[in-house]
Parts: sequence; C-alpha cells; structure tokens
Amino acid sequence: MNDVNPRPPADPPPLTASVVFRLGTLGSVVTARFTEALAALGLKPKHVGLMVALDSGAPPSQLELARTMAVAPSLVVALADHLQQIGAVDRVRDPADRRRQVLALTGTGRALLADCTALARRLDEELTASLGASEREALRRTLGVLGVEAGLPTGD
Amino acid sequence: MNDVNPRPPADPPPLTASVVFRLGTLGSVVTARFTEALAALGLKPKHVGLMVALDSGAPPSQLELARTMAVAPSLVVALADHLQQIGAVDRVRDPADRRRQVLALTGTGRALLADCTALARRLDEELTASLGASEREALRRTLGVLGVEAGLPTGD
DNA sequence: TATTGTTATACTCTATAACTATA
DNA sequence: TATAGTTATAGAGTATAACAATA
Repeated sequence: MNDVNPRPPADPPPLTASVVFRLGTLGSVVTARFTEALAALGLKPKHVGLMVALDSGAPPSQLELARTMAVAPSLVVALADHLQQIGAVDRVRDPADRRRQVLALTGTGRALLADCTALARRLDEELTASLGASEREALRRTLGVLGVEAGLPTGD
Repeated sequence: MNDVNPRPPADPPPLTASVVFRLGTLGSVVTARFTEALAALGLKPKHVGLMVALDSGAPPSQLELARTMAVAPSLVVALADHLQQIGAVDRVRDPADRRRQVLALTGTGRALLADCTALARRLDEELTASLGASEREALRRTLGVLGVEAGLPTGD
C-alpha cells in the first residue's frame, strides 16, 4: 500500500495510437480502395476532386481551380483535358479575358459525379459496417469538422 | 397540409459528406504534415512504418516485413539501408538460414521511434485542438477499430 | 529448383520551368 | 511587362523484373 512502485510505469501510448498515424494509414487504405473503384469509371481521385470543386461553386478558371485544389496549374490542364474528352466538362474561353479558360460541369459530368458519390456511399457502408449508427455519424461529423479546419471541401 | 410536395426533395448527401472522401482527403493532409515534420529527423513515413513493424514484433526478415507492410521487397531493402546507415537498425544474417537478413531496432532506433511518437503526439494536439476530450477519444478509438479491420498496426 | 535479398529498370504522380497567347 | 494556360522536363516514390546467393 505504500509501495515504492505502486504500479508499473505505464509506457506512453505508442505511435500507432495517435490520431495522426491512424488517420494517415487508414486514409491511405481507403483512398486505395476508392481509386480502384473509380477505375471502372475511367477516373482518378484528382479528376473527382476537380469535379467536386466545380460542383461546389469554386471559381472556375483553371488557375483558380489549381489554387483551390492546391495542385500545380499544369495538373489542372491534364485533368481538364481528360474530363473534357469524356464530355464531363465544358471548357470555354472567357470572352472578357481571352486568356482564361472557364470550366463547367456538363450534364454528363454531373451524372458522373453522382456515380462517384454512389460509389463512395457503397464503400462507406462496407468500411463502417461494424460501427453503430451513432458512432458512424460521430466519425463523419468529426472528420467534417477537422476537414473544414484544414480547408477541405466539406459539404453536408 | 396535404400538399403535393410536402417538402422539397432533399438532395442526396454530396460526395464530400462521405467518410471515404473525408478520411481520404484529411488523411492526405495529415500525412503531408507528418512527412514535413519527419524531415527534421531525416526520415520518411515508410521508415517509420518499418520501425513500427519491428517495434511491434513483426517477423523480422525483410521479406516478411515487406508482406507485413504491403510494400515491395525492394523497398524494404532501401528503407533498411537507410535505417542501418543511421544506426537505427541492426541487420544480421540469420545463421540458421543465411539467405535471411534479420532486422532489429537498436537503442538508437528505439529513441528515434520515440521521437517520432512525440512528434505525432504534438501534431495530434494541433489537429484535434478544437475537439472536446471525449470527441477526440471517440475519434481515436473508432479509427483504431477500422484500422484493425483493415489490417493496420493499431497498438493502444 | 525454390527462396531471400539485391540491383536495374520502369512507371505513376506531380511539380517546376520554359513557352505562347493575351492583357 | 504581367498573367492564364500549355508543354516539356524532372523528381519522388514505388513497383516489376532480372540477378546472386543460399537452401
């Protein structure tokens, strides 16, 4: 009762217990699954990112989109090239400033984005199947809060 | 009260509301931060992954480590080369089967891993500063559950 | 002949830099 | 001269394939 060493010195939580580690590793696994599923639609995650940005009303010039997405402008060119090729976006020169290319989702693009959304929803169900409804919602909500703080698009 | 359209057709939750999207994007942001912080220690995330695997008692041959980490054996060679160079791991031929290289964390390696852990803890605090203690724990725990299901190392 | 580790090579993703057209 | 977009090039990260040593 007045032991010199009442309890063994509980070793500190390991790296694997940190939110950073768990979020990073699980995010990578989940992104790999999403990437694989997207392949059936001929898309990569960044294509989806561009469509999401357009859909959520981001300024539609390529350079502004690059800033929004935090990627290089040259990458937006490649992403837009592909999305235009499959008819998912329109790309028109801004008549007011003919240097600018203004991107816009087409009907096809919106349908494609809806397909991606359905796909994500299906993966969500698989991923969170073992969680209770309230746990799942708490997770979604907390991730949303942290996402907003990190400047990520987080509609709801 | 018997309206034809009692409520506007609530449009379905957007892609950005999915756990898959939020986990993927936030994971990527968090990993970027961790990567940046690790640079001060001369490490990349995969080096940490290898140390974590060794620390948690994974079978220590390079090929088995490659399987554990789900990376190519050639990558383990490069990671082990670097960790050995900085004195973080010992690499000895298994006398029972001289084809095998057996890796083991050194004292230096354990200290380095502790530094990485401290670093993750600091990032955790920054990341989750806006969350209440119970929210933060719920997040950590739920991520742990999903991580275990995905086969990730998740000590606690 | 099969397996472990290593080396050589190639591929994917993305950025930086050089360039063109427009302002 | 500065800016939007494009093209050319390069780098990081990682895998695949060929190879060497050991079983």
